[in-house]
Amino acid sequence: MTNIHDIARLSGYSVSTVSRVINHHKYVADDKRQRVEAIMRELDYVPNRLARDLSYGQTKTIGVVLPYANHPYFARIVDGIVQTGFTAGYKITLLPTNYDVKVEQRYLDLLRSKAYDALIFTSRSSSLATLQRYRKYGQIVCCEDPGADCSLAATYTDRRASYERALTWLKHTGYQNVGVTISRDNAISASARVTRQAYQNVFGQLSATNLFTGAVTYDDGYRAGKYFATLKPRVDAVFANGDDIGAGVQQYFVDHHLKPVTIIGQENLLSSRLLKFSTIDHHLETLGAAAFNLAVGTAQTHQRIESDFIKR
Amino acid sequence: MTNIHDIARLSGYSVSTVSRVINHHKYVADDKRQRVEAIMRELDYVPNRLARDLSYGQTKTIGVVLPYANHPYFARIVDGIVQTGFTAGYKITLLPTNYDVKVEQRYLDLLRSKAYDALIFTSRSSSLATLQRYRKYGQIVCCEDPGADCSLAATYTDRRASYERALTWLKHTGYQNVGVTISRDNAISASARVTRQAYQNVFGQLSATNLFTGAVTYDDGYRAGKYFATLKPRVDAVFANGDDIGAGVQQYFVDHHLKPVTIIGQENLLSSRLLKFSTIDHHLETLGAAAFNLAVGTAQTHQRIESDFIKR
DNA sequence: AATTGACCTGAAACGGGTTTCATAACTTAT
DNA sequence: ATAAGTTATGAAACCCGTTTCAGGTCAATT
Repeated sequence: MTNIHDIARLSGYSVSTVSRVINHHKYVADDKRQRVEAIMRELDYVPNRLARDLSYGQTKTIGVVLPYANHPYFARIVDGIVQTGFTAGYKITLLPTNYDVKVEQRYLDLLRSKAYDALIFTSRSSSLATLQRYRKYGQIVCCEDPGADCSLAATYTDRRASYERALTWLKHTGYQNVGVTISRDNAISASARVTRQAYQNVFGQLSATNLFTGAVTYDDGYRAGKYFATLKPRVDAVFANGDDIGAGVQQYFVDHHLKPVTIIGQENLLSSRLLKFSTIDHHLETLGAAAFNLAVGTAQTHQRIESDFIKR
Repeated sequence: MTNIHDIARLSGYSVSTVSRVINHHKYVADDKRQRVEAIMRELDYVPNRLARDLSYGQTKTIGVVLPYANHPYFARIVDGIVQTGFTAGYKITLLPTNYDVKVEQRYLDLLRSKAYDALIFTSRSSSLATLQRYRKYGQIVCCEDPGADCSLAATYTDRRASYERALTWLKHTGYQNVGVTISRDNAISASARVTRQAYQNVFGQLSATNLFTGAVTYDDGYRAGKYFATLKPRVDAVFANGDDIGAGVQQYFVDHHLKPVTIIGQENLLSSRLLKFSTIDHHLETLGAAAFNLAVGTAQTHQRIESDFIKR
């Protein structure tokens, strides 16, 4: 590979001058600039990006940590990040974890080793304390409400409010036995906690019976539908943790000719449009965009995104 | 930031020895290894990734060029790439183009500048000749059939065969006036050409009337439905370039209480399951996986993926 | 005439690693 | 006893740029 020294040697000028030509520095004589440019063209030369990044100390690349790439929730966030990043001239690298703490650790070390300018955690298995320890190696953004005492940059939707709005609407419409699906039920995931909380505030304590855990895909939703159908009394509505999951629940009821169940989904995907059930749109692209802006440091450190409750 | 020279100085050994410790080289005395490791821990040291990559001449990162990230077609391919890449210890960077040739050019130069070990073009606006010119700077994989005389690594589905299978099924079932949707209609995109070809072989020349161009989303499909509904005679089936688009077509007919239209979609997404229409599954994750393996050079240079025609 | 400032250039340091090469001590086989 | 191989280490070259610093020319002010 031809490098900057080759160009310098062949042109008869110094490496510094060549570097100045590359970077359009204003103090280069016109004739020399042209000569150097001609030689660069002739030798088909392009400066090595890694060497430049090493010198600059930044890569214009941001790592996006996510459990898996093939889920609409993360896909929408990533979309927002990618679009905003593209406009700002940043590259986005996908860092899947499968919720493995060890893998997350590797990605944190990648930040530490200057491979990325910042890390966006769309979800996490590691503790907030761990993330904060790595804060000094670069910007870290998390897509959840980490609480006031957490120094990490964060962007999140007002889940609590939108959940309560949706559940209240269910209650006022006359539903009494509402099932709930969630994905993970652990201390790390804020989502499950918030769901319980909102349910509590509207319907009272959420019983284990009415809670289906492990819902991620349409098929999970279908299984949830099967479960909810067995309950006595059967649930009359389901608050799902995603449109596709809600679609699975509804479809089970339809396939088995049961009295229709009312669904409230999340994410405003095509499935809720097609099956015409209500949904909460968390504006995840906006969330992604906000996360990116936090990552490059051009935004407030905490950003709340408003959700929409879409009645159908 | 503490670097390898700091560790060398503090430990009293040379940079070479420290480097050997980092890379688990076998010729390092045990006591020195332990002393160096202790100091690295103490100073919270992690080697700089960029410096290593610069030395190694590789980044273990692959760029995936795609028009936009928020489309299920590309999402499924990316998913396949990311999953396979993850297993192989590679990082995947998303490079969106909006079909802008200038942007694609920038990404090709990024390959040239050693920012990525390889580039996967899931779609492209540049000519194959352009791509081939950059082949010498790194592996380039394209997700289409580039023809026998093209030296690029390629992976693709047997569109032609699966299209003909699906269209033949339509014909044998008795449909006579079949509409078709496509996304882009230009010389670069093989997909439009193959669609025409397959249609020709089954139904004869595809008329401009029965062709709807510019279909990418559900809403485009809905508009296509509106268009097809105005035709006299109205189409009795539509061969769509994606399930979500097919869903849009069907939904338009349903919403306006028209005689149902039979849809054949592509990609086997949730929408075709929910609306129960047939679809072609191109196994795009498999395609993505193959693309990745080609990118890292552990596979044949041309790889065909079989499609499934799923009748519903 | 002397000072100031703008323009231009190159040597060398710097970013932070890996790897080759030379050297040397110590084993092992002949 | 000697040749050959194994283990161990550091200096220096290498990967490839950017940036600082020092020094030079030249024109415009005071």
